[in-house]
Order: sequence, then C-alpha cells, then structure tokens
Amino acid sequence: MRWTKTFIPTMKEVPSDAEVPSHQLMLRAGLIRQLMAGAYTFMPLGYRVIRKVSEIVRQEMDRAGAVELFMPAIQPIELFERTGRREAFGNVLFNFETRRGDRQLHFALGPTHEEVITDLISREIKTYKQLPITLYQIQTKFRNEERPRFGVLRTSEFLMKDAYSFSTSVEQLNDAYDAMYNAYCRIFERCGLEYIPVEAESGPIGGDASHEFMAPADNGEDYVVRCGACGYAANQERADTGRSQALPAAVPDADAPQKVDTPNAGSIDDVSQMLKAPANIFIKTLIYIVDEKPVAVLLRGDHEANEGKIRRALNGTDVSLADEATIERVTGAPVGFAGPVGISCDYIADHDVGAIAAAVTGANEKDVHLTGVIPGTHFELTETFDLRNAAAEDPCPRCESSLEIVHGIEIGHVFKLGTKYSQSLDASFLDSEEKKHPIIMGCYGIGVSRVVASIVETCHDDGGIIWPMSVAPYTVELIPLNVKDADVMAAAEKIYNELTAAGVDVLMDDRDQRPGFKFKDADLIGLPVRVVVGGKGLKEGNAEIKLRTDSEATKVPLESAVARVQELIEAGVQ
RNA sequence: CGGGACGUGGCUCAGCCUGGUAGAGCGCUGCACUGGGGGUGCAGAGGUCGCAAGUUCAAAUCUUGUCGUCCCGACCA
Repeated sequence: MRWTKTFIPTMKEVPSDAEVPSHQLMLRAGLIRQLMAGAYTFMPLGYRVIRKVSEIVRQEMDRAGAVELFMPAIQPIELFERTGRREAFGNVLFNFETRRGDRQLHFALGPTHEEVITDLISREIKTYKQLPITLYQIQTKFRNEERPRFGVLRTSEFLMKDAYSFSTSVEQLNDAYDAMYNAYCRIFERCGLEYIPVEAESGPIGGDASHEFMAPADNGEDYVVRCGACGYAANQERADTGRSQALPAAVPDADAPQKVDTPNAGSIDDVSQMLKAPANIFIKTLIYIVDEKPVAVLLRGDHEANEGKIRRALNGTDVSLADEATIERVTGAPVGFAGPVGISCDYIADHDVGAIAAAVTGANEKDVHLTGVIPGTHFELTETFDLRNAAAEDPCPRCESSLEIVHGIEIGHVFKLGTKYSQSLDASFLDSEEKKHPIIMGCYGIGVSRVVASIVETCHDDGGIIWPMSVAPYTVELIPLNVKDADVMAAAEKIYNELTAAGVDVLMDDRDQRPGFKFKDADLIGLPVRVVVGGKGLKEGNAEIKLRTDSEATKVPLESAVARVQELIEAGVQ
C-alpha cells in the first residue's frame, strides 16, 4: 500500500480529550476517530490491526476445536426476560421498541450472546450424541456503559469474541474450559501481550470456575493481586488474604474507653486528623443490610470492605450498604459515629480488627468517638473473618511470601456457567437411558478491540506505537526520502514490488514530505521494520534497515535488502 | 447518578477576570527556495467564539438554562 492511496491521518499534537497513552496514540497514529463518547470508527490502519488480532483468535479457536458461527446483534427482549437478565443488566442493556405493521416489537442490542446461543442449542441439540460442542463468533457487542472512557478501552460498542461450550458432564465442561484457557494463553502470547490469568469470582459451580486474563497496565481499571514468589494471582474482588484468625485475650482490669468529642468529624480522615491518630488503629464500622437484616461490619480503618466476602461470611444472598435511617436506628447516631461498643445489631469483624491493641471507634453518639477500645474486652469477639480487599504486603494465601497489587486491563474471561441458561431456556439433552438433563455450559470472551488498545497501551515509547510483528497493520514501512528523485523512487519501487510479491505487507510512504516529517510519522504508527532509501545511501548502493525497537539503522546493499527484511520478519514472528 | 473541568478555524491554545475591530502556532491552498528527524519566505482560504434566552447602546467576555466532551467517584452478568 502507498501512503498517498490510503487514509492515515496522523497528528502531531495530542488531542486534548485523550488522557491515556492508548487513546492518545491511536488518535495520533490515525487508527481511530471518535464519533461520540464511547463510539469510535476504526480507520483503515486501525482496522487492519483488528483483523490481524481477529485472525489469531480464529486460528486458535479453531485449533482448540471450537466452531465459528455468526449471530444477530439484534435480539428479542423476551429472551432476556426469560433468563432474568433484563433486570440484571438494567440500563446497560440497550433496548428499544419499534413498530412493524400494527405490532409493537421490543428489541435489545446484544451485550453478549448467552441467550441467543442457548435458545439456538435448545432447538437443535437433542441427544448426548451431539455433544460436546463449542461454538464461537466475533461480533459487535453493545453495552450502555454508565461512563465510557479511556478511548477504546471502555466503549458502548465493541468487538468481542465470545465462545460457548455445551457439555453433558462436568468432566466434559472441564475439558472445554481447559481447551479455551490454553487457547487464550496462546492468543495473548501471539499478540505480543503480557498477560496474567487470575482467579475470578466463581460461579454456580464453585471452585476453579472462572479466570480473567489481565494485561498489566498502569491505566488498567482493575486490580490484580499477585504473589511474585509462587505465582498466585487473583482479581482484587476474589483474592484471599493469607491472614489467620488472631483473637485477642480479654484484658481483665482494662480501663473503660474514653469518650472524646469529635464535632462534625464523621469520616476516618477527619477524626484521624483531629485526634492525630493513624487510620490503622481505627475500627471502621460499616452498617450493611444483609438479606434485609442490618449487620455491622468491622474493619481496620485503612482497609476496604469486600461485599462478596461479607456475603460469603454471612451465608447471605443480598448485601448492600444501609441507608441513613437504618444507620441512625441501629447506632442511635448520624452516619459517621458507629462503633461496636453498645451497637444494637449483630456485627462481624475482619481478622485485622482483633490485632488492634487500643482502637478508636465511633461511640454511637453524635459527634463523639471512643478511644482505647480493646477488641475482645470492650466488645465481644469470638470469631473473625476475611472481609476486606487484599492490600499490598498482605501475606500470600499459598506461600510464605507477600502479595503485590498491579493494575490490569481485563482482556479475556473464561467462565464455567453450569446450567443457569440451559435451565431457564430449556436447553437439554437425553442421555443413553433417555433421561433428560440440562446442558452444562461454559462461556469464554475476549475483547478484540480492547486487546488492540491494550497492545498500544503497553507497547509504545515517546515516539509512538511499537507494534509486535504479529499484529502490526503493515510489517514494513518503506520510505523513499525524496519522491522527486527518480533514482530513489526506482530503487524504492523495486524493493516495494519484491516485498509485495513475497507476500510481505508493505506501506510505502510516498508522500512528498521532508525526511524528518516521515521519520516522525514512521515512529508514530510504529511498524516493526523500517526501510529507508535515500540519495546518500543510494550513491553507495545501500538502503537502510531499522527495527522500530533499534536506535540506529543498518546499511544494507540494495540488492540484499529484501532478503534481509525477510530474515528480520522470520526472526520476529517466530 | 454524585463531584470537578473544559467547549474560540481541521489540531493545540491565547483572548474572558476589567464588555467595544476575533488572534497565534501547526495544518490546508498557490508560488519560490529547501531536502536525512515534524523546514523557510511570500501570497491566500478558513471561525454565527457549542446552542438558547437574558442584561446592555454594545456580549467570545457578564447571568441563567441547555447540549456536548473529558476526568474522579458510584456502577460494570
């Protein structure tokens, strides 16, 4: 391809709307343009990357035994009503009514395709002899994100590969899951993307039922907890902390807690400043409603509650923060002054609460806190739980080392669904004894457009993008330095034709621009191999070849330039 | 949905506080020079200052509303 014949609008300046590197660089390199918040056009160069990544995904899905199909993005709302997800998705589900003749129809734009594919399978699969099977598609998904952001990283319309496995047994499901898991590793590897598979929230099946694939990146929205020593990794929601229960012994002759006035200081920060006491000797008391009953959750002041862990500790199903009225009712004070001493509802405490020697807590009285509160002495403490998000330096649950926290972008997710959808949509099979069972499902997603953004997010330098060979929009950028020089152009055309004939994706920058201008653009769009043909080199019979990652170009005789480029490509692709 | 910021030519921004002729750099068009890391000169094109009301003799500038975009938070099977 010649630059002047395609459409690559690069820009020198950083658009003021773009904050994160991937967004800035994708705009600057002419990969994308914004239509509105959360919706982007993939320009020719960007779309080539989408296609390269999609092709890798296809190859690995096919290799893993999955079969491609293509389902409608537009779907009847009834399907979501049958699975209860119309409500679960809420506003995230794009849906609209429209008239067809005298009928009023209600559609949704698919945020994912469990419903559609399970409906399909329920009609077509009858017997265990047709199973197992794994189907996949690459489709645009629609989610009405409350807040689209970070360019293509979080949009309301995005390209996703979604696969669904259908099995007759948990063993079959596990095989399908493992096949997908391994395929994902190969995909991200081939895309040149660093990734961490992490344990994620487990579903109805329990155990190792879900993994997220995270690309470590400073601007990632998710937190990954991992252990450098043993390789344990989990998302922050899920991560266990390796702490054990340490119950304090009651202190026999302890002084009673001291009341201190803390006017208008309802937050840990406020009180901490007022009393000049560090947050980690506070007992944070959060009032939750668990299955309609108020429960106080006690945490160390500098820790964050984890609702999933609270739910599990209490064996509840529904957990949410209490409203102000409830808080006032159980504590007898406005929000901000709750504490375990004398509280009128049940409470549970995190492991670390028991280790505070003399704590500061709310006094359940307006504008008053207590100091010198001794856990187990001034309030009862017979058992503690893991109720909070893991933090850096927490002990690893698997080994003797400690945990670290890194930011990550979720690029893939594999999930053992079980029979949730097959039951609600009546997808079942007959076994060899003619007994009917719901099909056991798994689902497996990769955000293709998000993978592209993640690559840019992690592979760049000050000059621009650094594409891995496997996903680069073109492999070689060929730069004739002076397009008005017939000799230069002739030499460049020769290389261009030979590389193209050899099946190499070449982009020739045939614009009549100064060399510096073209070099800057070359760095920006970040093609892996750069070949320069200029007047000076030409006199010596040389072209210059440079990898995007090299700092200096190498002179190569014109006649061996093509062969050299092919060597570099072979070495780069592996 | 809560909090904050910003809307001025294609892009980056100044002007706004203190109301009175709409500006710069880059980009774009033409010509000339130049030609190895975003050139130089000359001559041009291009803006109802997001939109709407209001205050005023007069609004890019002040007021109110509204729309849009971005950031933080909440949310994200």
